[in-house]
Amino acid sequence: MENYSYAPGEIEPYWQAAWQEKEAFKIPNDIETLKKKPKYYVLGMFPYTSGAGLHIGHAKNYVPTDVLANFKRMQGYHVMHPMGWDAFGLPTERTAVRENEHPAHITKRNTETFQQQIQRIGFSYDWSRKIDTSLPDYYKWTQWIFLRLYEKDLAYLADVPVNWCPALGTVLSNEEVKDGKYVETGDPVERRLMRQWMLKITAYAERLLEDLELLDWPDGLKEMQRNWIGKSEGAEIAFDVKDHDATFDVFTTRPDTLFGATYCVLAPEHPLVPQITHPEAAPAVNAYVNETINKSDLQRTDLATEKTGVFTGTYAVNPCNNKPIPIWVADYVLMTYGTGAIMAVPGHDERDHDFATTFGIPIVEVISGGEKPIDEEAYEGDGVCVNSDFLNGLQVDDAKEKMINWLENEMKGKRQVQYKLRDWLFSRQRYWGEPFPLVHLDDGTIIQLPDNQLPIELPPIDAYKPTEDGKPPLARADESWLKVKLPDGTTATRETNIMPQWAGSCWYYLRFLDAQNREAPFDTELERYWMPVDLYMGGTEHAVLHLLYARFWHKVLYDCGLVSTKEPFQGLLNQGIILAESFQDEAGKYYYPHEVERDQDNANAIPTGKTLQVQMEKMSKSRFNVINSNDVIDRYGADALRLYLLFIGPVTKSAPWQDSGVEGVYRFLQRVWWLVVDKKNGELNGKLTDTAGTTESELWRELHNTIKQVTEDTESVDKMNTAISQMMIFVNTATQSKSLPIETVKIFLRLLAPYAPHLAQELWHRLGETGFIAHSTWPKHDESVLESTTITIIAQVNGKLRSRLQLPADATDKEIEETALADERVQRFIEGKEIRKIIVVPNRLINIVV
RNA sequence: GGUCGAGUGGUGGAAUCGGUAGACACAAUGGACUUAAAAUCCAUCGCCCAUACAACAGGCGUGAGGGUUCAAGUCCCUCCUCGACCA
Repeated sequence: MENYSYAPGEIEPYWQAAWQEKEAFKIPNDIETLKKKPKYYVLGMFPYTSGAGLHIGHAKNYVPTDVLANFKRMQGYHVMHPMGWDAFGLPTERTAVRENEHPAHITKRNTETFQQQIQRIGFSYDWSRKIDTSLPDYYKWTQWIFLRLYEKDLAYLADVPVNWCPALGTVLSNEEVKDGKYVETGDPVERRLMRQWMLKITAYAERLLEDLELLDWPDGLKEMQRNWIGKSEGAEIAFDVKDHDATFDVFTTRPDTLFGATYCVLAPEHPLVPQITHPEAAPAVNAYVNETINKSDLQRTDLATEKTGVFTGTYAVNPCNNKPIPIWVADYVLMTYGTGAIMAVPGHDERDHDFATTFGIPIVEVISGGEKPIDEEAYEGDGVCVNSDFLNGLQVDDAKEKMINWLENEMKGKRQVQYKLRDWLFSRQRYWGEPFPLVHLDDGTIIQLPDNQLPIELPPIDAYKPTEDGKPPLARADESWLKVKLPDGTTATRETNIMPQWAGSCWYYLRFLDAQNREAPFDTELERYWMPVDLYMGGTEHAVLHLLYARFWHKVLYDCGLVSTKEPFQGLLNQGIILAESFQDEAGKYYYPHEVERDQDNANAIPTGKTLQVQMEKMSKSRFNVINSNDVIDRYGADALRLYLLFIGPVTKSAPWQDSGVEGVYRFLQRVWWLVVDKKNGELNGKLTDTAGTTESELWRELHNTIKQVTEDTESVDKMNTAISQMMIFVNTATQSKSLPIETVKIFLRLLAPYAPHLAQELWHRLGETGFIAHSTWPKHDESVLESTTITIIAQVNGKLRSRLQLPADATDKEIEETALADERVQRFIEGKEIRKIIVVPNRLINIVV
């Protein structure tokens, strides 16, 4: 017997080919055409195209954005919904070294795999806008934008302590280093002073902070950005050094505690240290400085570690009372934060208290209110000033103001705002990234190359590692690349650092708007039409850095008059991550599921019988628990994969992958199929009728209820899981219905189309429609259909549910009351008792208090 | 250590302007269909009462304890656990 079941393996490739052939999702680039409709820009963070290919976690990001894109398109918007590849980066370079191939080949192979996998999921991307950040067509404009930053003095060279990884021969950013090791390979990392390109993101700190107000982002995420920027307000205070002609500034958020400052600390790198150290203390100080220089900031400032330091033998003068206080050198003060020097108030700062206790420095209470004696514990809270001369009796906030005013009058200090945000270390000693469009003259002058010489393409080199004398890989390039003849005849040498991986992703959302433009990074009119991005979706791992860097570049472009919005991403959501079971033995080694034997309570490794720990963890290649999207599609089809990734829970929540859950949505799709297709002959289901949808009034009402809920839930993005629940309820009702008006089914298919585009399209076609369902309009519900003539009122006695009452919808409070009191079940509980109060909630319930 | 978020059946999760807790699924169990299996369909599915069975009625129940309220998963306080970020 023929089998006419739902066969995603046949219909999905068919319609994907049809969409591609007819360019169903091509977005017009003509501004006049665009202006006829409103716009919606929905963007999923583009993937870094590693060799591992696409896994379910990526899909969890891209499915909701695609559903939203389909939904908005049906609602009559021009929808910008593009995809591309973040293709420069170290992992590709390492693969290239390992396989002895050019990184461009590895990149091409990886991006082709990604595209093939993504296309199988049936997303409605406009592929003509595809971006690859490692192609000269694209990075030409990354270089071009860098020159705009350079022209605005936002790029500069500096000798900075960097994380140098000897094994990789490169500098790493702070976030790539944890516990002195490179997070991806575990290679040790050391501190080293190097000449590096920096971007002056600190110049934008205040705007990056303030403009968060303009954004519809989750509060938690805004808070993370605020913390990262780390604004603090206080004072900069000048301390004279006793018996030296020297002064140093400290930054403090607590000028109110100046009278309690009993010592000062200079960071080991502070330039004043060698100058002011007393000759007798010099050997100890030198030894200490040399010892701390290799520690990371985290090691130095960790509260848990014991404080270390040495006395310089020299004193500073406390400006408010002219008392001499000792100057120490200690590594818990960082040169990179504030001025590299602090005034220490052990009475009211925990770290200073630890330090003072360790070294026997006096502790003075200047704010009262602490629970324990000041010798035992620092008091950092609010209170009243004591032992503080002209501040005595003032509250902390008033005392701060008064002290700052006093310092300013006495010319001993000033009001100051400080940010934790550091300038952005913007160069890497690698190969696979954007070359800088800059050249160096022999005398050290740096010259920017003119725009018309862009792109500066990557030269071929013999090995992707630094030169023997420690120069970046690009220094291996041939003289013909390395040396540049300037118009005036002089020869210059190219910059051999490259830009970090973040660079390309700082502006890709703009290139999508006009990806083929050869004259400019993008057309300004198109930019004005499309920007800002209405919804940007990606993982929390990018909550701080990528978003901060991209916002920074965007603001620079705004200042250059190149973009029209202050902020790039108006709306933003972080999708939850997909978890999966992973198996680990005591040594920490991971096992693939097929290497594991399981019963209810235990898991054992098949070859050795070792007991394994079973845990739910983020899906990742290194944990051996990745599920490949292609495998799921082979078994259940793309529509089931899409639906399951949404049905698993709210979009923003993390959830564990369960194969059986996919079966559930697959069964649902099968039931949808049987609504239209006859099981016996594959023709149209005999229950389908040409009658008006209203003939099946119960079904018609459920349909309108479904339209309403699916519309609301889809709009919210986060609640797409309950949109699917409601569609399941509708299909259950429709399956049981004796007849099925075609009108009703078609309306339902339009609701389903953004979620399961292939199935919806196939059934749409079978019902005689010739166009794409993706191009049809989104249904609207009729509120009057939902209005019911009877309602169910809950009857409670003392807040406990006792009965359900069927009443006309227009029943008055009095009628409800009478019905409830007459109800047999209610009576059982009020019999013989005094009724003290009756509460009626319209359309919902009645509560009788006895 | 700090800040923020979250704890609901065997599982994923529904329900928060305070008003029917457990929608929709998964798993499980029983049944129908089948030579058999798969698929499909039907039924049951928080705990107690309930160790003859079933139904009805009833009691309890949203991490723990307390509070506000006619009414608390939802609001307030204390605590516990987990997660994210920061240090």
